Amino acid sequence: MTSAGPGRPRHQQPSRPGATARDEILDAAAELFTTQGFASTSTRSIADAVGIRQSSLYHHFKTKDDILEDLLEGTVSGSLKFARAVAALPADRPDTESPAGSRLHAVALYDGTQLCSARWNLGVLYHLPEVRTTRFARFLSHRQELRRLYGELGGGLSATAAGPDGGDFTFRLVESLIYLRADGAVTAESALQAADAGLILCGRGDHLPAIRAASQGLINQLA
Amino acid sequence: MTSAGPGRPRHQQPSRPGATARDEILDAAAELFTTQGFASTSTRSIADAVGIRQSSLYHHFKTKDDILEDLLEGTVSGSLKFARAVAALPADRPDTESPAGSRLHAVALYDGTQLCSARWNLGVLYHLPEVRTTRFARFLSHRQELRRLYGELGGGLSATAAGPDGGDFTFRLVESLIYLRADGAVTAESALQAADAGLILCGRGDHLPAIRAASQGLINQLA
DNA sequence: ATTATCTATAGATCTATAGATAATGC
DNA sequence: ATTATCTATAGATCTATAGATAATGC
Repeated sequence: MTSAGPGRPRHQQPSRPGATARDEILDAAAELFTTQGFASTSTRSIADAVGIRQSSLYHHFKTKDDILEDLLEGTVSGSLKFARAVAALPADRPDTESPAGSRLHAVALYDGTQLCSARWNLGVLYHLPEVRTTRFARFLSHRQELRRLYGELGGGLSATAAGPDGGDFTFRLVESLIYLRADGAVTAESALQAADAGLILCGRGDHLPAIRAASQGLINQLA
Repeated sequence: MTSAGPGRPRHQQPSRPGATARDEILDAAAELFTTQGFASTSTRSIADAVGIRQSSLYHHFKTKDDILEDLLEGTVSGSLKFARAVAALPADRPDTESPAGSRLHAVALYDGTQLCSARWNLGVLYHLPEVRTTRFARFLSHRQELRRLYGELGGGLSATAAGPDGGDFTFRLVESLIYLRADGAVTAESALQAADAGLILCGRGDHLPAIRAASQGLINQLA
């Protein structure tokens, strides 16, 4: 699986998925960060898990923070790309039947499914105090943009404008899948249930079947 | 404020709230854990923030983990006590008008208000991988019991039993206040909005004004 | 020449314990 | 005698860098 490449051979053979040594490091770090914590995971333990020497990590990453940044970015980039594509769709043509809320539902379902099914539950690291620093500004701003898109897609859905922000509630419900997963309570329906709940809070509960169908259509078309 | 007690005088004067040195240590640790992270906060920096020597911490706490456990327990004990009291109330007498869902709303509002207004946002530490260990089993089981009580109070509220578990969604929405707060987005209405949203997901949105009133009554009576 | 590994290590921590010291209360 | 602090330190880390070594590709 691993392309050997030049350089001295390793002490041990790789046992990680990933085409490159860099990918193996990311996978090992993801496992350790999510199970032991970021600050509690030493660069030595990452290297041990990969089967290389501790100092060899620094050929692939400048610092330990850089490893975390790569992992965090990977958890948001796919959903952000999808949400941008959905938000950029032209207004529905009159002949297409896309009930209001389908776009928000599609983003929530796509994002939630990714949070539930990614190889490691890296979302548990989102709110680490260490991550809330300028060092991770890029990741934070991408996640912020995703949240803003939820709000935009949920905007003006409910007839009763006085209520809470349905788009943001949907974002929060989808994010809570991270912690459902950490508790081992995610099922095959969890992401769909979170997306549905978000739409109910947007006042669109009466149209859920049609919204679900259109949402799945958007995912099939754009993902 | 601080009772001096016996022992050699401190190098510096205390500047922390708290009647005892132990309380000052807890307050300083809470600030540092929530702003720098648990593993990233050294016992030395806690001691510095209190104005004592690093080793003096160990007179009050056996280990650094013990400090965290005390703090975590403090974030859940109040809400758990309130939820137990609400759940233990006798069934409504016929002459009292307590709309279904009022008890769940009261627990959500009480718990959410505490999460939003506690001096430090310690909830961000709930899902640390380090906390998900037997070392913190006591805290985890208390939080689990609180979650179970949400589920119990939300049970059978919705007429359409096929939907998702409204009680657990309410728990998740209230928990999401932690992250709203971490993003600096909590307002005076946030906790009430989360409780309301939970009740909407329980299918009780049509009765919110009456539920809100009864919920506040329960809080006034039991808190 | 470039790439990827290695050995070795600098320099800075970190947690927790041992035992001295000073103040109070009995 | 008890309590709360202190000084000093053991012993175990930890991150990152310097520079050697081996393999490949030009």
